[in-house]
Amino acid sequence: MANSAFSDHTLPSFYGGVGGGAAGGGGGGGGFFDINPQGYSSYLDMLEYGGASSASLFDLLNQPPNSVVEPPPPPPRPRTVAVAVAMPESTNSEVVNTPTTNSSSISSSSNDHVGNDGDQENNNTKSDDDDDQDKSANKQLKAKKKNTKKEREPRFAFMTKTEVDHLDDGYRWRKYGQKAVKNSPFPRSYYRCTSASCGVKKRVERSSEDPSTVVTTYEGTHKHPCPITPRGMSLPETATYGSGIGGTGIHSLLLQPQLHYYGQQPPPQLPLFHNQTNSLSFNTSSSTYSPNNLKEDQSFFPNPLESFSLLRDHGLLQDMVSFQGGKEEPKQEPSR
DNA sequence: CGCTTTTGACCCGCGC
DNA sequence: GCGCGGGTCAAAAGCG
Repeated sequence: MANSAFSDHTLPSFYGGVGGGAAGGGGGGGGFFDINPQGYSSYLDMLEYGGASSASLFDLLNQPPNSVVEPPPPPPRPRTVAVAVAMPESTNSEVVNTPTTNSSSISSSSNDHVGNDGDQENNNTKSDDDDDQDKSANKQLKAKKKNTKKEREPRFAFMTKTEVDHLDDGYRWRKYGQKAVKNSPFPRSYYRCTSASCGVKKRVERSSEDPSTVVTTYEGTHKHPCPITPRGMSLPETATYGSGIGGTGIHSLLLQPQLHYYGQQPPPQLPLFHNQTNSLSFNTSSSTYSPNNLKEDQSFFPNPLESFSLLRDHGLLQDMVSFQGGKEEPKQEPSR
């Protein structure tokens, strides 16, 4: 694997970390994308988010557009930083998280051919009549799971610097569990998409190392439109339809307006942003990139994995390596 | 009343 | 086999 991919054509917020970390080239840790490789010289400006009682990614993203003309002054450390990365890999490795020296990073992992709605959907194939069978079927399914445990939903984790745990990503979630996390004072919450046909889940936990960081892990792909538009703002259909990082609202996040990229030259193709029809801009020292500049393909990537496959095909993320199998433990070691 | 959250119990996989 | 930890279930409580 080459180590050059992140020099010129680099996906903005994913710049840096992976090649160096996962490939072992940079002394970073491994696996996570470093959003601010060098003191915020390059980052997705996700804006500040103050301590509201409920957070919304849309809130974060609906701030008035920043100037896209000036390169970033050494920006103050944003209180909310979210990054998302999709990482199609042929293994069922889980997210690995070895944060590097910087503030925010993210990783993800997935199977290569995950059925879209693995277990949940399979569960629905049971006969619809009696409850007895229901329960026994449940057990059978669980037993079945044993054999099929490898087929997991694609997972996407991202870290958010925020003071609130559960960011509103536009989808509706029902909490179905909460567990204490080992070596962490913060519990992990389990959510499931409330849409009947949708088995997408997400886990939310606060980093024990950095309590200001919330790690959200999405699992699965939404098969339905995003039920909520941000504050009445109408999004491009494709921006929220069955897509996104992990088919989740993260994509919405990335597609929201007022995302500005400061830093190096943005990649020639930014699949993840292609549908950004609002004011997504990439600000470099010499030019501003806008969706118009970027548009060469109006099609949407139904799955972020495809987006990343494409990126990789184009050499943009070729240095991405599979995250080592293991649990997605955003923390290295308990430090408190 | 319907939906969501809480929470203890349960199941399962994994390491020892 | 056992214990542990992660993940899920499901009844009860809470809320609008």
